[in-house]
Formats: sequence, structure tokens, C-alpha cells
Amino acid sequence: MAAGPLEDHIQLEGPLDVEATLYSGQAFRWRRGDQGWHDGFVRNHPVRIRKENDELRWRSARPMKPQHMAHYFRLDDSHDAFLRSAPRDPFLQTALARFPGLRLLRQDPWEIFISFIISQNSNEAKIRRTIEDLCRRAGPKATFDNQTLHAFPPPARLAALSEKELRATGMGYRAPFIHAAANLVATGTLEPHRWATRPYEDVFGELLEVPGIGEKVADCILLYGCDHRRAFPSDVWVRRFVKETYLRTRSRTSHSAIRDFAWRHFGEDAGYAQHYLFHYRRRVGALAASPS
DNA sequence: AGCCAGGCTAAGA
DNA sequence: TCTTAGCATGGC
Repeated sequence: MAAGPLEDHIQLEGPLDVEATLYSGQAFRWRRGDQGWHDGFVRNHPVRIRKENDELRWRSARPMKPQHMAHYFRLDDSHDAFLRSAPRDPFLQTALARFPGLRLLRQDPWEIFISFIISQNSNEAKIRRTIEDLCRRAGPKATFDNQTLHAFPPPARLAALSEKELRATGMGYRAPFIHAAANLVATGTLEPHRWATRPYEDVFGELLEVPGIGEKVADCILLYGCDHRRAFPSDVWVRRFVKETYLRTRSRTSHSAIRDFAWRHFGEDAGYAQHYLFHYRRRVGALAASPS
């Protein structure tokens, strides 16, 4: 019989909306459990978390340092700095007021790299199923609370799967993309752990060379996995919103034109703003300008 | 049942 | 350089 799970907590000082943060389309492995608990992985170790009053509390099989949890949830001043310095855009203000505790997570670049290649032209439910199946097939086992879970597979394990095995997860035509991408990392051609400290434009250009990665997915990887907060993923809705609201055009607009506008209008944290706009639209509906 | 999904690639203007 | 068909699969 294994020992009971370890438990620890952090005293929260800024707003944290766990529900919005974990289920806003930036992470795909969290699940809602009983009594307000959420089951998932941090630093690729199983963990169960819950907010209790103004504390973030968690249980894990292995010790999980508060500093690591704080890093994952961005419980440092970069979130508050964004709230303070966010541009006085009336639409962004609407989203900020509704979800003040929505945070950009700091996730593992390798996992985000693979996850967002899978995400193309798919939907969240399907993406989650595919990633879970991938972990079940190739991820290292981890025991937590008498359950056998599977962590996200490391590059070598994923690279060892054949395209046929990859297709069995339901990822369809993306299988050769994932196969090639995993090999690029497994052989050291790509180094995800360096992407956060390299210039945004350099990594963006490098990612575009990878089959299956275009501008939108590249920006998702940079924003959600590499802490490059100016990366501005424009899915069909964000794109339409920017075109109709700000650019006032119906003609086709290039991704780079959208990004250029976003940087001028939203500044260095454009990607942070994007995440609020995106989440608000999915949870609440069309954005209206805030009345002040 | 049929359209759509946090798009991308390749081919053809 | 810009536009468009085709793409695997499953959710809704």
C-alpha cells in the first residue's frame, strides 16, 4: 500500500481563476474531479489541485515545490503587471473584468509543440482525446492515488512510434507531421528547452520550417510553451474580430498584418490580450465594448 | 446529416 | 504573391 499523497499549498496574493485558466484552450490534459479538484500534470508529474478560499492547494505522489507550482500558474508579478499595463481597449477591458484571474500557464515547450501540431483543424474535445491516447500508448507510467496514469511521452518515445501507430490515436493526416517533429527533437535538430530564451522572431522562423506548423500554430507554441507573450495566435475568430473591429476590412488579411496590428495596438503582451479575447468569446459570446 | 473544428500544404493563377 | 482544394477524424 502506497503512502498517502503529499499535500502542500500557496497563499494567493493575486486573482487566480483555476477553472478559466485550465480550460481555456491552452492546456489539454486537465480534468475536473470531485469536490472542486482538478487532475492533471505539472512538470509532467501527476497532481490534483484545488482552490480553497485564498489558497491554492495540491496533492501529489512526489513532492511538488511551491515555487514550481507558482511558476506554472504565473503567480509572480508578470500577471499583475499585465493587468496594470493592459491597454485601455474597451473590448479587452470587458474580458479582463469578467475573468481577472485567467492566467497564461507556463507549460513545457516540447509538450506544447506536439499538442498544437495536433490541434490544427480540430476541436478541443478531439484534441484532448488524441493527446490522452498518445500518452497511454507512449507515455511513462506514473502512479498516483492508486491510479496508473501516463505522463507525456519524451521525444525519444514519441519518435519511436511508427506513423501507423500514431494514426491509431485518431490524429489522421497529422501523423507524418508528428513523426517528423518528434524526430527533429529526438535527434537534437530542434531544442525546445532553448526557445524561451531565444529571440521571438528567430524561433518563429525556425518553427515555420517544420512540416505541419504554420503561423498560427507557431504562435501558440511560442505563447503557451515559451513565455513569448507577444506571440499572437490568430484563429479564425480572433482574425475576424481584429479585421471587423479594428482594421475595418472584409478583404483577406495576412497573418503578419494581423500580428503587426496586434503589436501596435496591444503592445508587448499582445498574446496575453489575445488569450482573454479568445476565452471570453468561447465562454460568454461575442465581445461588446466595455462602457467606460 | 452535414457542417465545422484554435490550419496547413501544394498547386495553380 | 495571393487563392483555393484537399486533407482524417470525430464533435455537435
